[in-house]
Amino acid sequence: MARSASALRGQILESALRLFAVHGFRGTSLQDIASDAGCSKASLLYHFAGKEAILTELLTPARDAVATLLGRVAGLEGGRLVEETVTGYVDLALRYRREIQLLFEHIAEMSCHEDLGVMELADGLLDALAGRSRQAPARVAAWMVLGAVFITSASDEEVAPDEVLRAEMIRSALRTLDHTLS
Amino acid sequence: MARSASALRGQILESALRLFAVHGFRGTSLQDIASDAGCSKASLLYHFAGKEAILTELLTPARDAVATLLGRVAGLEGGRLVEETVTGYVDLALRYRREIQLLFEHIAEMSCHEDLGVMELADGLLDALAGRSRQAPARVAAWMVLGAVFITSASDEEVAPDEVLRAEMIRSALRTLDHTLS
DNA sequence: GTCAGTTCTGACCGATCGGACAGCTACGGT
DNA sequence: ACCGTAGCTGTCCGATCGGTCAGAACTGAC
Repeated sequence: MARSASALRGQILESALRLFAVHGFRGTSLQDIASDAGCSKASLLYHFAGKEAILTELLTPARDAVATLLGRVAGLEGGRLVEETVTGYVDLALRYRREIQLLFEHIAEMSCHEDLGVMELADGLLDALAGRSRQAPARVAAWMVLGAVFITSASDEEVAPDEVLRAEMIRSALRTLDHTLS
Repeated sequence: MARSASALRGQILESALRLFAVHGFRGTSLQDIASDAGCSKASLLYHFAGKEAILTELLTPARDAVATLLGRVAGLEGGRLVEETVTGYVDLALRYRREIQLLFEHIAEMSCHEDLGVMELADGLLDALAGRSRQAPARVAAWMVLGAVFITSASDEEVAPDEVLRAEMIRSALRTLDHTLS
């Protein structure tokens, strides 16, 4: 039976996001997604141009959110820049846990593949976390915060409730960057 | 021509390690490895029981090194415990860059798959980094250091020479853990 | 030279992958 | 009642995957 509008579309995206996050992009077949979403594989390819299109649609909101964050901190500098970037990044990482997990995995899998500026966004985030500094210590610490927040928010083990996790991640990240909340 | 002893074996392992690190385990086919190593796919399966066996043999040294590190810091506590664990982990991460990269990716891909205590080793590392503490702040910071060192050492971008990278990673990690070198 | 044993390979296999396509069903406009 | 269109599916396809196997090619001992 034909469901109303794109009810199935949302279900497909949800199933794909969950399965991609658990088994990875390559480790999840279109049949897996179809079975989970309760439809046929052919239905997937009616709603989406292909497997890559599903991935793109899943990653777009998170990517746009990061781009928005970068735009918001573009005019800042010094302490405010670092604080806003860290809190913004932690918030995004927690809100888009699985999407960011996917994004990093996707970078590892398809390194040479162009992804509409994913690497540029990571570079921008790195720059802001480093407080626009080009010095090695700041750059290394920024890299570490980038990975730390990612891994911690993506880990499914419940080390702490989200509010506690958020607060501690922000505090730890600022310590890593040798910066204390003003 | 039949090469002496296991000359080809080493070449296969080297090719597999490099390709796995770039394209991932699932993203690398046996044919890819064979072509890179300059032999036939059937040769791979003469030297190794299967694709999984290659991965296992690649990961074993790094896994054993982590186990050795955990044994070395097992008797320590307090400041010494954290310092030794951090420096040891950073050293291992830099020495086994690609292997640890693989290990994390492997965890993400085959989460439910038993891997001879990989999760136990990660837990042990986490425990030591947290200074055996069970408090949320210490646990979160330990998670962040775990991910930070991994991402930073696995990133192929040369943010800094290895010696500088090592020193800065250790200093930043200790800051993250709210701990300064005594 | 002969022969046993190791190393290596081409050809092949079943399974699974992403995707294409014709056609079925339900529904809203006329 | 008719029909166009959107939603959906069964079926098929070529490509590629990991893995098997019989046998060629080479090596060292005798």
